[in-house]
Amino acid sequence: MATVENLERTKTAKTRARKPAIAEVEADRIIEQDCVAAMASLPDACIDMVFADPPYNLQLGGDLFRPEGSMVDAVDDDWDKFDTFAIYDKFTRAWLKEARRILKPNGTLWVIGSYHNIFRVGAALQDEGYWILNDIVWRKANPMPNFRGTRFTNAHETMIWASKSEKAKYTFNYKTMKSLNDELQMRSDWLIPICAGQERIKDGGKKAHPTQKPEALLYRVMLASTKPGDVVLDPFFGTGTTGAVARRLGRKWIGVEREPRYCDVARKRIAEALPLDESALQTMRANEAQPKVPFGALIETEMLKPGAFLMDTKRRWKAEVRIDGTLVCGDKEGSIHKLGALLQDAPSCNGWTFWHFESGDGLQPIDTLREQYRLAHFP
Amino acid sequence: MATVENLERTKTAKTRARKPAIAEVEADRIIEQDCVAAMASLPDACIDMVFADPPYNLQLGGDLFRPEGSMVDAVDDDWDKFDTFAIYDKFTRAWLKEARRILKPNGTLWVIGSYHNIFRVGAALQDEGYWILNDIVWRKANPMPNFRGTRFTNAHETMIWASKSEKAKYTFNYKTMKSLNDELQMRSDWLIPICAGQERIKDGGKKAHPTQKPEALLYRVMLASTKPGDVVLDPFFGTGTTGAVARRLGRKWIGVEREPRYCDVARKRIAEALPLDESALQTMRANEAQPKVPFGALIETEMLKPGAFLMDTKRRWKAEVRIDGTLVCGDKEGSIHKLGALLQDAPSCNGWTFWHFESGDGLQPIDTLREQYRLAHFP
DNA sequence: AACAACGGTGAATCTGAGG
DNA sequence: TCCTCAGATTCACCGTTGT
Repeated sequence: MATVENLERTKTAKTRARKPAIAEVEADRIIEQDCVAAMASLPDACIDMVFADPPYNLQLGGDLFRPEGSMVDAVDDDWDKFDTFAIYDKFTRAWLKEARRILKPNGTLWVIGSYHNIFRVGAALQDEGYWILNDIVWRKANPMPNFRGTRFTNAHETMIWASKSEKAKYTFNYKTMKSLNDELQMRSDWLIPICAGQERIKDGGKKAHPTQKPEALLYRVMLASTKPGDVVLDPFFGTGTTGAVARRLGRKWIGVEREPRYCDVARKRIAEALPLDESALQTMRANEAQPKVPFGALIETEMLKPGAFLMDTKRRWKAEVRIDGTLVCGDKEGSIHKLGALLQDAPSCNGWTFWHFESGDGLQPIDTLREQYRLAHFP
Repeated sequence: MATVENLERTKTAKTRARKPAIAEVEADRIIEQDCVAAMASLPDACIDMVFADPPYNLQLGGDLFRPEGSMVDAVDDDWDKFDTFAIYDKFTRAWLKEARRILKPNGTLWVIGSYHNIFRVGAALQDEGYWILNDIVWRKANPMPNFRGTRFTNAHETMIWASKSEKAKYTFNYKTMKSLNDELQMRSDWLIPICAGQERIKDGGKKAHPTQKPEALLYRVMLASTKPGDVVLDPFFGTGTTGAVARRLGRKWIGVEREPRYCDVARKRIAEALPLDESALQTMRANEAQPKVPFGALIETEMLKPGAFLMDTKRRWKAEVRIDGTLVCGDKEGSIHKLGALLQDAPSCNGWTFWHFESGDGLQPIDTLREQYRLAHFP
């Protein structure tokens, strides 16, 4: 079926075969302008990688207070407000289209978002002709809890990594990623702390930008998908995390940012960005701590069945396992640790070694099940 | 006797009588039909939760995506990915629309997918009026490696959890989830092993279904978002994981599946899944609503005497108890909650945990008195 | 100097019953 | 529909202050 799009693609490919339409562009600068207009001012095919952190279109209700009474400092900036999904979609398609035009044929795009916007962005970029390579989950080591106990703690954000088209020969530094991950393939879920402490840029004592991303995240993104000397463009530059990391890693950068006060902060920050030292790279190794196995996981996987009975070594107490991972013994109930402490009238108790299950060889501590779980699932 | 429970039941019944929008439906059965047609045969508002694992492999059988009988030719060279997306979207909107119709007003929907389809599904469900509650990342403990080393190891899938509308009062068993996760809030990233070994259903030595989901995943989904006796519908039933887990957890189920050979496997499997005992199905008492005790009841029963003094933990404030159950501190007065908020200059305050009384063992929160009152009066 | 205790905070679509 | 009020609700990390 020879659609207009097909014809266009064929023609573009042929043109490129004759002369690679890759343009040079002035880099290491901030364009203080609206993101679509700024990208429109750049030539075709001049960018190696785009990293975009667009507005999430959060739709927050009233104020939210923590249990102890303090108020949560929410994102209420005007730049995050859109009246309808249709308007947000239009905005999204506009910047994705421009970004695709200025990307080199083998360039790639990264977008980060939350459930509020990422599905719309993902669908839009597929529609625009991008080819998704991976979706990456940024697991936050220290997310904000859900204070009202109404949902699951929102503990991650999603990034989409896409090439300009299906057949593109994009850059992926496989070995670099593998060595960064203790010689195991880098997975699609990354555990990285949120941006806080010294790294968080302050302006008059308050955070300079409500959604500053951690540099570790950009390090991994750039190390994975660009080469030294590549030009990285960030159409929602904010306080310039992308620029700072690009400079450290020897990549060129272009930032697009509308707000003058963010631009000022970014310029100062990037000027201060020191060349990369090895120790910084070491600390961002992807080594994760020994994975924690909650007692509930043994029940979900049926290593222990709800209704089973657990005992202490001397069979003094006998407790029944319930579906939610709590134990019940007479009129007392609680987690494996809590109930163990309660029954012994002790201040605390390690339930993993206190509770045992009946096996062919007599009583065995449930810790052996945790060990089995780890062996089976974390080779 | 008009207990709190009785009153509650009466009121619910009244509400239902006025708004009879909730229908009964025959459950614990497989409907051997196309998913949209099967759902169309069910009445409005009869389902408490939908779990859907829709197909996304666009290369296998283009005839999978025939929303309303519109014929689609098999995949061939003329196939264009824009057409493919359009057809997939149409299919997605069709089943999402039917699912929303048969969901009860406070029902919820779960969809699982990968980057191939989840963005389209997410955008479509937002467009259909669903309200996203969380996106949940299923982190695979043992994913398949990326053999060619061209991308990140695809180590997760994404689930979207959505209510029927923004204002819906959906079910979320917060305490159960917290228990299951060693007394920490359950996060949006779940580490669960893929379905393998004994659990993986074989048919003639080969796996019976290409995308069989682990029971542990469904276990957590159902435990989090349904109550015992709820009706769960799975429009892409496959080998019936949803049915097996529903039966085990005391939920009713309806499976929709077109392929007779999957239906046979599912029926056999579900028949073998034994329902858990009532005692094992219990969760922590904290999950249940406790009978309300007005502060004045403690004074009436002389558990606290008028004229007694209450303090916060740090003894910063000292308030006197009056006969009507109000407190007074200097020129400020009010209920235990109101005065606590007033003194702290906070928007709200839980007086039961804020105020303490002097006892032999130091300060104790008045909540312990409420606990005693409940034990004495609500056996 | 070392460690404990305490306070602040992060992209959040964050209550429910009753009048 | 809006208002009021009872009362349920938080994890990890960082920096500062106190012992």
